Amino acid sequence: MPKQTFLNLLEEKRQTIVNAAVDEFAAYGYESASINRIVANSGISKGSFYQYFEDKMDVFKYLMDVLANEKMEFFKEKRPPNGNMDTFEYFRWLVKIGMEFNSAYPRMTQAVSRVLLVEGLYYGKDFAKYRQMTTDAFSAMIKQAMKRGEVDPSVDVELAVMVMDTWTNAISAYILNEGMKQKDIIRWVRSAKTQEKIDKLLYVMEYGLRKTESQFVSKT
Amino acid sequence: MPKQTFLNLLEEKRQTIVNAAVDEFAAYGYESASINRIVANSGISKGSFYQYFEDKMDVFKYLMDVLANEKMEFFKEKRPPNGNMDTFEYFRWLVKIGMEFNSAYPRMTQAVSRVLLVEGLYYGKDFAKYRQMTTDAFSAMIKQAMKRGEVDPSVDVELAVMVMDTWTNAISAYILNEGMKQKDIIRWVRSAKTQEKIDKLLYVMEYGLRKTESQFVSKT
DNA sequence: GTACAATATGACCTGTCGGTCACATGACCA
DNA sequence: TGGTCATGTGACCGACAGGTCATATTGTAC
Repeated sequence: MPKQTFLNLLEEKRQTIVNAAVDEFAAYGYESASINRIVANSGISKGSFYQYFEDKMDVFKYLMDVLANEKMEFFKEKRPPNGNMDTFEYFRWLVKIGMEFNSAYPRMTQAVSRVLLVEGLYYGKDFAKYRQMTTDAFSAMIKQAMKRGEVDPSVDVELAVMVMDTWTNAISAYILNEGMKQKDIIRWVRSAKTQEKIDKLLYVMEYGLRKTESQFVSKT
Repeated sequence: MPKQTFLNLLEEKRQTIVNAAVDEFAAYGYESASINRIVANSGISKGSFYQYFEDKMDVFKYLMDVLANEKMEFFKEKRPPNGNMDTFEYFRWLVKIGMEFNSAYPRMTQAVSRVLLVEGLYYGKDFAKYRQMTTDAFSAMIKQAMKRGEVDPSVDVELAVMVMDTWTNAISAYILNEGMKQKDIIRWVRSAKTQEKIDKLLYVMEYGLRKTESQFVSKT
């Protein structure tokens, strides 16, 4: 948690610092991110930085919290079109709104996801909490889909969660990488072409998940 | 390329150095790997290290080349069971042999794949050549599968390659992470349970890829 | 033996890191 | 005005990085 001193700061100054930190982590990842550069780019002294944050991990966790909050707000605003969706339909909706979010906050998404997906594997304990949130949600979704008869009940839940997790991360990384090359990333994400690409990727997963085990297990 | 001095070394000494380097990159990734630790763990002086290699990147590229060669040898030895396989059957065979290889050389695989998949995204140009080899192979496979009528010809090749790439990397990471926890990794990989898990993961992809577009595109 | 080249060594270079601390500045209150 | 307390500062700390280089050791040929 940042110290009180940081929270007392004027909104504008806080934003400047957060922006500099986001840029730094997005560009260098956690290990190689430099506090010297962050303070230089945000125009504060190093002493001040350590009056605001405990240490490097403290800033980074703060960024993760900011991102998590903004993301939740974002999803709250965009309620799903209707309440009685197929689980996979709901999943597709989730992913697409997620991509909208990513393109609205591309650098922040990049900063956090880079560290979480990549270095996160090796900083396990520090980030486990954040990754757990996602996998829990996926696990609940798969179980619900089974109850509804949309997925074969013999499906290995842990495995399905891994598939969903891998898939969303891959799509997210793809959209972010390609999107960063575009002039107007939001426009690009919303374009029919990009949406179709996302759909196709999701259908590969969906079609594979819906029937896989019951169809193929016997073949082995 | 390592310098001649390194190649003149006794096999045993060379191995000691390579092992220390592999352990270092596997444990810390490229950026954070320390040459000081490598020389300490291999019992040579720092001066010697720089008589053997140009710089840090030089050792790492050497490791990648060693791995690539060993992998090719490994695949050559294990020719596929019969010549007239379905493309997906062949793909499954490839992946399984790949997992055998990974479990035979776990630390080296970990060292290289960690850097290639993770930091590789940000060191683009340095590693592009190694990643390209894989994507080219996948691209050829998909095109062949189309010719044979195993995949709908309307499938987006680039997208299918991305799917195959993501999938093999995800499976590989999963197997390696889980496998490292086992006492006997080779035995664990060969066990029926693990093989079944690999099969299921591959079937998700295969089933999704075989029919996806023709089935779903119209729905959009 | 001696001469000469190949190899080995570790102290040392410059640079950067995350983090600390004695001190300066400024705001508010008596 | 002087006192006090929150905020701001940057020189400085020890650790470690990748890389260099003068010197010492070793191997070989005569």
